[in-house]
Amino acid sequence: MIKIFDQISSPNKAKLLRILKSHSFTFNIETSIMSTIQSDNIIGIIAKGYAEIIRTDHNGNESVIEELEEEDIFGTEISSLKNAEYDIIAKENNTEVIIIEYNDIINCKENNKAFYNEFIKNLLQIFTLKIKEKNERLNIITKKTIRDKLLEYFSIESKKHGSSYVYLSSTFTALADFLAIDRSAMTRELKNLKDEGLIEVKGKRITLLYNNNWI
Amino acid sequence: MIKIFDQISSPNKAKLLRILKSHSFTFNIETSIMSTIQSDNIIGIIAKGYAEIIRTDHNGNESVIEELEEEDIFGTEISSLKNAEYDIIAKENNTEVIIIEYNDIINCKENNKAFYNEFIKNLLQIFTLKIKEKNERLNIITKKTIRDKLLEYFSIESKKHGSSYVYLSSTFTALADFLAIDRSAMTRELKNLKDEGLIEVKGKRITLLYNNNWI
DNA sequence: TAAGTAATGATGCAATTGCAACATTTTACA
DNA sequence: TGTAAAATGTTGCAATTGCATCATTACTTA
Repeated sequence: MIKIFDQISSPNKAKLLRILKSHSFTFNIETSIMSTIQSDNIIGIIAKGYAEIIRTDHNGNESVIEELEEEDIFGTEISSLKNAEYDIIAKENNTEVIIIEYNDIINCKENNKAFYNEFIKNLLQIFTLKIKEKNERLNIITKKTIRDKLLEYFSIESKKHGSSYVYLSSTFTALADFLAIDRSAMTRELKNLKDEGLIEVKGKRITLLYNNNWI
Repeated sequence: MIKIFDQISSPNKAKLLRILKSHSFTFNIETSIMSTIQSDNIIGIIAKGYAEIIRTDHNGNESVIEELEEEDIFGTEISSLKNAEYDIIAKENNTEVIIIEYNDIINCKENNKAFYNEFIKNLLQIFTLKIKEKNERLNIITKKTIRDKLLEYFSIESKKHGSSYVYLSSTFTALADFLAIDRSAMTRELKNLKDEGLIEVKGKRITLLYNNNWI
């Protein structure tokens, strides 16, 4: 997994942040990071600590959209943060965030600085991965039935690890959020799949018992 | 809208394509572009002509995912083209496509060439836009009801143009595909919205009659 | 370790949705 | 310009799904 400062030395990182006119902010646990940012097109980098992108729908249901660790990035455009349903919340005290104007990244003329070009290239690779992830989610969510969503999800995850096992990284509740379906309806469909002998569920491990071409 | 060769002169474009070991292919109308590409991680550029990314679900329903004109780009990762449901089809005779290995773009060491850095930056900006578009679609599709999907779509589109009008760029059939819902169910809900006086529909123009904060 | 919180599993019921089918209108193009 | 194809509008019906609710189990953390 590419990180934003890969291949950039500490001194060059400092120079880069100066050139890009970055600003640092520190947040306490459970405080909103977006609420202190005035500009409407920024890229943020978690320099220290931990944060989460949270979506709250009009019924008040909260779901964690993304977990952000050190050197992870977020942004107004790339993380939907202009949308009123979204916020980004520090989940540790003294969470440090570097904020850079997206336009300062793009309009910077220091093409002769290798560290700047490396930064752009790292960003490009991170964005490529983000597009891939969003495509995967779209391919799942655009399926019509809960069963098809689950099977598409299983198919993608099992292929990622080349096995007939799928391990939940989080909870079933979070999976239902990810699939954008009702949790109890998902539980019901998982039970159907179990009863039909298509899957086996033990804790967070789902075993696919049908031929899924995972190799 | 940024295009992939913006700010790159013709001679530099030729140099760039040589450095990136690009290959050109020509396709006739209705032929598959992906089927001739062996590599599993490429970026493609439409040099001439027109193509469409098509998704065919397991019921055989086809939908146009993306329309590609000259200088538009696609890719195995960024366009889900590894997924068996997807294909990219030339829609004009003599459609010319430039294929570049994604790894050749990333691993290229010509950081001293301004045109190469410009190319990377253009790619970054195109990817930023793609992420934004995919986020928008996800924010729509993850709404639970057809009504909420339509209203979210209207909200996003009306804000884009700062007016209470929403103009369909394509057909209602295509909109139903985009929203990943049944067309007739969408028509039914549009009728409900009309009957309740929330919208007005004339051809491809939808007028929002509720206060949507579009400024 | 005990108490509180979150996750899981289950199910009845009502609402929403997809599907199929068909008539009508619009569009594309030979 | 005439004809075939595509898009639109409509509706009945069955299937799927969301919602509400509750019991049970698993996790957290003071």
